[in-house]
Amino acid sequence: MNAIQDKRARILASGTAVMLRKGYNGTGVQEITQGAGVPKGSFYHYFESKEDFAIQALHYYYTPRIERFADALSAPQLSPRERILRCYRDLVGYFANQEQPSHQCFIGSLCHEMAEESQPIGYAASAILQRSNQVLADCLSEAQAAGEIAADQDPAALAGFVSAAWEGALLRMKADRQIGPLRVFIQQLERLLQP
Amino acid sequence: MNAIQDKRARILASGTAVMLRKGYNGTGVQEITQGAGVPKGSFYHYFESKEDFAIQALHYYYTPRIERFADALSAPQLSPRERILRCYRDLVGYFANQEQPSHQCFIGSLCHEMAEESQPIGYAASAILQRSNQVLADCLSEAQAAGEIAADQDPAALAGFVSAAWEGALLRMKADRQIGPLRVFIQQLERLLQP
DNA sequence: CAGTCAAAGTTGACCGGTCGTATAGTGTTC
DNA sequence: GAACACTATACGACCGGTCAACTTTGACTG
Repeated sequence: MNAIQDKRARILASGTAVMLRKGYNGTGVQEITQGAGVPKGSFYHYFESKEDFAIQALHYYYTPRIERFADALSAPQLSPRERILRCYRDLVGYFANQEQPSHQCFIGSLCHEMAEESQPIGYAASAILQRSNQVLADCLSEAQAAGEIAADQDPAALAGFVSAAWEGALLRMKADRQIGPLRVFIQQLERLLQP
Repeated sequence: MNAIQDKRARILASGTAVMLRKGYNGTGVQEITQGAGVPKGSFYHYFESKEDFAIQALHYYYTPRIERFADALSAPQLSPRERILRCYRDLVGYFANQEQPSHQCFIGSLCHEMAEESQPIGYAASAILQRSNQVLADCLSEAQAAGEIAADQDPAALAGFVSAAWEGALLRMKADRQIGPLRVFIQQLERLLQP
């Protein structure tokens, strides 16, 4: 049916939004279902537990994002290097247009809070990060083949470093409440992606 | 008196340790005082609230660490570049010696969870990050004067980028439960700190 | 078809526990 | 006996999770 998918999706959407702001432990099941406009009992019909919900939410949130990321990194009009830079510049632009720089990294906050306490959540997060990493690494590999970045760089390692630096920049933005750290990231990324 | 400082410190030590593992919202006041071996009622004698405690804990945890960081970065035997690299290599070594790579970044998890919800905590975290950044920036400045890194780099920006990348690497280590990301960080740091 | 009814889906009242916090009281010191 | 540092106890709110009872469904029946 459509209805059951709809309710499930509503719970996922509402819950993801709240957890994004308040973290895992700061978010109650009641608050999630209230925001979704469904009875509390339904939550445990669609999800085994709050932990299970978090894992589903991770996939719900990141699957389309990684897809878009992969698309943007395979656009053929630009060189691989330019595609990567444009991706991150667009992201920075998105945050720059918010009056209050917020709405930070879902996976980052979930990892910090739960990766240690809950192995299943840690696994799920790790898998998503790895997928995202792979997408970036592929593009870096292409850039390398095109002679746009140093030949002695390991694309996978470089991808991991760039992702980590981006995560860190987002965190810093959240603390400082300004996008300065993101601009610094772009500036250093341009430098990093050079022959 | 010594006793009051002692109890306060015990609460800070216990609470910091627990919050490091379980996050802010995942840690109860009861658990903190229990771990410190003091009655629960005492907590609110020494701290205004849980939020206030978190801010004090931030200072308690990072003041000595930043001091040690600054010391290590001003050791005169090594060149500035080598001092920075040694610092991070030592940190990686510390994590490598743990059987279970954990015990991650206190400020990182606190920021992710609370910087948005609680402005006071966000301010405190931001201030500490800035202090730590300044220490690194000073050393980078010195390295630049010695011709060890590119002359057109802005030391403060580079310091911010390096710290952010380190934060991100720690997060990634937590998710993956292995120190690979830290090794990648070192490798890229060596590359970054070049003329 | 209309009627039936067991299975499947859905839900709100409720559980034991823990949360952060307030405060009345204890014991101590001058 | 006033002023103080300290703490036992209690509070209402909310937590994640359970479950008996309700509603809906659809295959089967006569």
